[in-house]
Amino acid sequence: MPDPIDSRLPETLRKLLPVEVQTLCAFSPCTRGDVLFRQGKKPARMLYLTRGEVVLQRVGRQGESVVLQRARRGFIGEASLESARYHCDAVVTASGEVVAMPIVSIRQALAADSAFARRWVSMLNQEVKRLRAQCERLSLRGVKERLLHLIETEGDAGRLPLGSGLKSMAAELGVSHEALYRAVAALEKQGMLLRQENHLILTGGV
Amino acid sequence: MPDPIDSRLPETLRKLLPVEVQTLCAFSPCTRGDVLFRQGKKPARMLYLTRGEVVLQRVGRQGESVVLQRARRGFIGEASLESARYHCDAVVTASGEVVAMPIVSIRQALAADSAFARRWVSMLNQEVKRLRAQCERLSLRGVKERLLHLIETEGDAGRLPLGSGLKSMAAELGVSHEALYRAVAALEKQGMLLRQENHLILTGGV
DNA sequence: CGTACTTTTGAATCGCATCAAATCTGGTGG
DNA sequence: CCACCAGATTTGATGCGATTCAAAAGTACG
Repeated sequence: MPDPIDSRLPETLRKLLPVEVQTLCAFSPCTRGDVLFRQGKKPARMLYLTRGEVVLQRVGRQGESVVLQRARRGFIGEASLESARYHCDAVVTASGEVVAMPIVSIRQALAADSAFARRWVSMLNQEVKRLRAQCERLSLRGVKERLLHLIETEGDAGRLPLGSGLKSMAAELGVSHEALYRAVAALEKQGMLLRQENHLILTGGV
Repeated sequence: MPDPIDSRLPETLRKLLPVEVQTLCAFSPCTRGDVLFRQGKKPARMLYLTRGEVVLQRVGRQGESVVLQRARRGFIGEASLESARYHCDAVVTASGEVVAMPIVSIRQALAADSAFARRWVSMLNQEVKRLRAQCERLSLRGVKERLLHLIETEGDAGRLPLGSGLKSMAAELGVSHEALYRAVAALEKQGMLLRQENHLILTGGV
């Protein structure tokens, strides 16, 4: 008898993954500072973040770390499905939990289960869209515009959860944290923004 | 008897697409200024650029156009596979040629042909990687760093074709064209960069 | 040959990075 | 419980680099 499917498995994975992969899912907690994988390492397991916050980053040649993505939920480094090596680091910035599953089993399932392949394509399409939006955001001039764009595109009806504080968000926006703090303060003074319970809330404003 | 496969079909598509989709490919020239599709329109055909240059852009609320991507070869807006609407405009910036195929046939092929689905996933993975690289690039401070990063990641052994000039590249890098011209000039003076035959060439340099 | 565009250079201005320092916060161990 | 520490938050001052506006020169194309 195969392993029973863990009842903690999030809805998304339940709908996405075929049963035989679901039974292979393993849960593990992750704490702030953990490194889920490192650039150059060989991927063995596909990771899905259910709680907490993870940052994908790469170190430039001057040793500065560039944030590629900040994830609060979803697959971490989906491209590792076919990559021989990770091309960035994954660092936990807020404690939470990850689901791990063998990459091999996903590859097999993609080949054998066409409905699953279709769902996987759909997931990748969403990822492409999100990344295009992030590129658009990073092309904007001015911290305020980037922040508003972030809340509009990633938020839910103008509400954006803050994860592990504004500082990590600043890195994702490609600005210094000081600049972001000032932008938030200015927008609050303008009445366009509200800070409540670890959320940024967009108000109609002036 | 089905249509014969057009001999102009590029190698990439020949390897990617199943034969029944290849026979449905239609070629059409595109000239500078053409709009391949517009934000909000319903996607009917999947487009693949073989020659020329196309820019995917979205207009901000102040009417400024933000470049999401600049393509010289490859699918234009793959995400339209599942989208009800395009979420950006596609404008031709350098005359060339596009291959068009019905989206419906691709969807059908994805469902019926698991090997094709696997290749499609592979293509999307590459796209995700490229977009992550672009995000990384846009996070870099300074025009020079962004330019060097572009040549390193998108170029071929330090050689990057210039498509339709530096101006469109400036938009992709998220900087003003003046700043890019100055950066190129400075890097040339430093001996790190060379301009030849519509190419930017990275030299070991000082 | 004229038109439209890119390329190039100059000058003024502004926003953000950077450095610095003070305050606040949550969490730890005594 | 309190002292303490590491990190986040906040505010200030300064300088650099990019944007912006402007204008001239080069270039492709009909």
